Amino acid sequence: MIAASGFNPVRTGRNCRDSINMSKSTINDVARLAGVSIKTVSRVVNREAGVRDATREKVEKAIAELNYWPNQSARDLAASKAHLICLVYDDPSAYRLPSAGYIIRLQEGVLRVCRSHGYELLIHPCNYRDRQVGDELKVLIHRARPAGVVLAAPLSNFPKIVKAISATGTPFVRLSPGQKLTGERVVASNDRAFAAEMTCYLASLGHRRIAFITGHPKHKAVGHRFDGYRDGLKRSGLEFSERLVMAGDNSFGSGEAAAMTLLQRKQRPTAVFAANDDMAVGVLRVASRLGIPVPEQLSVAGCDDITLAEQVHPALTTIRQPFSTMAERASLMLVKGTEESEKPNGTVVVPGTLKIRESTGPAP
Amino acid sequence: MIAASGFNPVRTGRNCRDSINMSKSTINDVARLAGVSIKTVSRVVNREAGVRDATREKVEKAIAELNYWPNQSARDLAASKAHLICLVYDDPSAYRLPSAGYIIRLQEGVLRVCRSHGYELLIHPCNYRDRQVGDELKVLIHRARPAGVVLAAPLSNFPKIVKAISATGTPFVRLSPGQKLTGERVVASNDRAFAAEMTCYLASLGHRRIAFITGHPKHKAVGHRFDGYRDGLKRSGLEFSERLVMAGDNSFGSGEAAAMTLLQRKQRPTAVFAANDDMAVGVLRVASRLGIPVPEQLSVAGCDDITLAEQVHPALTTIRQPFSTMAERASLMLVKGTEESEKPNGTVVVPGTLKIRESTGPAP
DNA sequence: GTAGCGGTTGACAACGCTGTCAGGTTCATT
DNA sequence: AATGAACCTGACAGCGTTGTCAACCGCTAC
Repeated sequence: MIAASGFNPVRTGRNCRDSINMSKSTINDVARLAGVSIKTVSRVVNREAGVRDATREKVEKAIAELNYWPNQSARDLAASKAHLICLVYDDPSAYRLPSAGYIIRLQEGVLRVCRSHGYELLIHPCNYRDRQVGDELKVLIHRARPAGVVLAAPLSNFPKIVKAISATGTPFVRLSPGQKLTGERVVASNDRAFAAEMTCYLASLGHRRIAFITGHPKHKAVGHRFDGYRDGLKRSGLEFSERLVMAGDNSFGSGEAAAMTLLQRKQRPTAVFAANDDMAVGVLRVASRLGIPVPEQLSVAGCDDITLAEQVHPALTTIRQPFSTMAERASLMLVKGTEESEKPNGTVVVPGTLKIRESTGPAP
Repeated sequence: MIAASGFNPVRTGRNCRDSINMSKSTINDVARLAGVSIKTVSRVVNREAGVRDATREKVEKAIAELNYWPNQSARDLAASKAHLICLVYDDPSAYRLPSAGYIIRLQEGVLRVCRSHGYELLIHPCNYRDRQVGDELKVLIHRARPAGVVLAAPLSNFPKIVKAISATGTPFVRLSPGQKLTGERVVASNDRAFAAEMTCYLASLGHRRIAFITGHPKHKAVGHRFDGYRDGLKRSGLEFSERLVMAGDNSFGSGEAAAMTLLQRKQRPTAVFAANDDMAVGVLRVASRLGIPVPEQLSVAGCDDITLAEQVHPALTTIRQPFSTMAERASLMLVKGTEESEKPNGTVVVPGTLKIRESTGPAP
């Protein structure tokens, strides 16, 4: 298939005509009206090269006149692959976590690519704690035959899930996986680097006792942030101390719990950096409850820039994760990978950006 | 098509066997292995009646052995309709509104139906301010040929959008439309009723000056809540006063603005009921800034039960909108409508439920 | 013994498109 | 004027299902 990077079936420039004419005309009708063969219409529709301008115009006119749109099922059948990208992520309704924003951003990213390349997006939330999840994904892929699969974190870290998808032979890209495998496509953000950056930022404000709340142990990418925290400490000439590290599990509640412990010490930290925003907001909540003014007496920073981060008071300093861009890049690899020559493996890193808001300030 | 209400292609009870065997076997292979005709395999796969048990078992065994899954494109082509439900909603990235939770819930609802009926979900956020949106939807429908379209609010209120979908002839269901048209399918929640209920609840706490912040004028369903507010006032024997009504636009910011005005009056209201949660949270924020304790000096209530409602401090009293259930019911109408005899129009009402949390209390 | 009738099965033609390949045109080159 | 080469175009065979319809089987009813 030649398929120029263009995508959508050609339509003459003018807007869709009144399509009261919903007569689902076929390529045959167009061919007849234009006085050419089916194949030629197909060529025009797919923007294949090698059609004389005059012919193309005739065909385009006929297409517009009949309000023709190719039948996707037939196309996919003939080309033996569906114009579909499948986005697989952790089911938000399984937890009660506010991961909605994360998912929406992922979807946005994939959708951008879909729109520009004539693909459709199939979404598939699933629950990794479900025993059957591997089979479920295989079935999905067998049924839908998508051009590729984008596997979002934290699912991208579960071997059984990766294996299941891999077994189908369908191209896939992992997002923010904890560890990389060889010969595999990955899009990640630089968690370690930006966590270090945040730590340095806090240190530069004069903080000396910077606590860290770790993420869910299964979520590897979040784990890298801990490494980044240590990097940042070292780079700022600060001592690492176990006492300043609390274990969290990415949830709001675990952030609260950690803060309860940290903030009630006689010598409490002057800054708390949480591995994600949910926990950071938990810290904020506890601080408010304990009457500790933020940022005057305590600086709080998170990671991810969830919607809530902006709405909470004081607005949370955090790191904006480029989720949507990551998903976009991943989808692009998939789309290109099938249209052009199969690309080899590759890792794309999309950088996150510091969002400094109100919850951080000079050390007291 | 006979198609029992069952859906997924039959698989023998046991789990998928090791499917290293990803050989994309076709119905032909199965037929050969089982020693029957293609058509018989098709019957078994589709759970059609009239296959002898012994034959069915032979076929199921062959299916399991070859790890066969029907090709969706081929199916859709032959049956001339795709097993797809299309969910169309307002693009959250177009605004900067935190509508992610809303969308995720809608998706959840549709997905439940998809899963149980062998459909897939196609999502299509779009921007109603875009001139081309009608054509865009027509193209989508022409291309994907979904079994039906679920049109979410606030999009369900725009005539040009409804018309465009209607013109394609594809069955569709509107969610929470502002006004109903005849001969049309609708799923709505009882906005007016529950807004009245909330108002009565506040009145029952002793509040006499209950303010209301209206929603975006274009969002009709939210408009009904204003009517409900007046109903509630009347039912509680309270006088309606223009002075207690502020115009909002569904955004956090507009909630803040309204609160700034309301709460700085010498005789401020003792309760504020906002037409949605975003605005209610805005009120909470302003109250905190002005040092007005909630709920001791001021009760605040919202509508929708967005994720944030639970996380904010104090947790927001609100009304849980049954978005996910609404989407589910809508999808069900679509799926049934195409599988069974075309159902006539109908309106389904799914009730919302009061969620009383910390932000409301007895009048001071 | 035979017509008739459910119950069961298979042959075959779509479904609407793409890929392959051969055939036809056009045009510059010898 | 003949020879290619480059360019266009169309015939045709799938792609893997489902729908239609005819055929067959075994049995009951006459």
